[in-house]
Amino acid sequence: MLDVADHGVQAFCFALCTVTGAGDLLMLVPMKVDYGVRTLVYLAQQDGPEFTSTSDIARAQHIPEPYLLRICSELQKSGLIESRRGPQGGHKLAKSSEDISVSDVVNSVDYSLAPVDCVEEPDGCRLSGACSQRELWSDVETMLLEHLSKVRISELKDQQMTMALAGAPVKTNF
Amino acid sequence: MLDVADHGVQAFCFALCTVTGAGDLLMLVPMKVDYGVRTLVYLAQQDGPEFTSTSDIARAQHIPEPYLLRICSELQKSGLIESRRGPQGGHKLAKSSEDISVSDVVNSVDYSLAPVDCVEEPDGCRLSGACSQRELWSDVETMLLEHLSKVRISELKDQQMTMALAGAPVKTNF
DNA sequence: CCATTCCTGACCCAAACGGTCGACTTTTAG
DNA sequence: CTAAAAGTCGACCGTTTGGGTCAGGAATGG
Repeated sequence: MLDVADHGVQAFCFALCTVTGAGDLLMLVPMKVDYGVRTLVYLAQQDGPEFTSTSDIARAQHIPEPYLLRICSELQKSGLIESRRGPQGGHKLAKSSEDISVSDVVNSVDYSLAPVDCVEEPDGCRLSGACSQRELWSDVETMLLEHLSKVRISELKDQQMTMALAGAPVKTNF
Repeated sequence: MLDVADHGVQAFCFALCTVTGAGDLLMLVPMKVDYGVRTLVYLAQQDGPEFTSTSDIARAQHIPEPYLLRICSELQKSGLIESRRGPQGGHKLAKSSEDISVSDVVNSVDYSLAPVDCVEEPDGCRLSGACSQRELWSDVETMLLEHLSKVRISELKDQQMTMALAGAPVKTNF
């Protein structure tokens, strides 16, 4: 009952961090980050020195392949994975899964978007005294980054493997 | 030099939490939240029992008035402010500024958006084993909410007033 | 030289956010 | 009682952008 038919559904499944009963949205994690992390975790599970093709990853993780292609490209550009073209080509981790944190993925995949930012550019928000908030939000953000930089891909991998053992069997036949 | 001419510029001034040099976006605070917080802080500064009109707030905080109108409505519905119509009408805090936290504003103003959420609805993301991330993100979120619920409007008010004293004088003439 | 597989840039679409408008109610001053 | 001030509410609009696609190009292995 866990097999996926269409990818359309997936599009609705943002890794949306909602909580507090009422269903209030607080922070949403872009799909890119979600896909990126999943890709890395999957690669971490493939322990051999072989390359894993995009289509392989896409199939296993139910990520739209052309999209994954581009994400992999970004992961590679920031040195998280290593890629090779041609037959038997694909991707593999560029370093140990213990040396990759979730914040690395965020930084790699969710690249700059803000031409204007009130945090770094104080003149950006030219409000009389509303700057007390700038400190607030910048605090929040550092806290977040700090936390994410402590979560390693290897951790997620381990967690996932134990979950896979205990939880819903996926395509095991024994 | 701190006076504002057009509100158009304001639209670009998301309270965008960017950091880490490279300018990576991690979490963006919607304008609504920003406006909401600023409104409450402003109301907190008006200590009298009088009501403050929307146009007053809008002018002081450089918030587009019709938009503020709607935000105030939301703040009122969630019991953060009290509103009265008619001449001499307006808004005022419904409770002490010490009893209002930033997370209250987030909850009030940034209302439900997610018909589907991977955090509460485990079946939402029907991936084989990717659920290890659900825990990660849900952790992050609780941490965030916890932090925000500790920041009180009164705090921001105090901070802002001291900033106003020390920093750029706004329309003081002495 | 050919098949495979990644890379890259251009492109598309729907949703959501920021913002606006106008009709309607309530309230209070006079 | 009446008019004006002010909030309420629903519908609407335009731009941005995030998720996703496509096609052509460049490596690489056989």
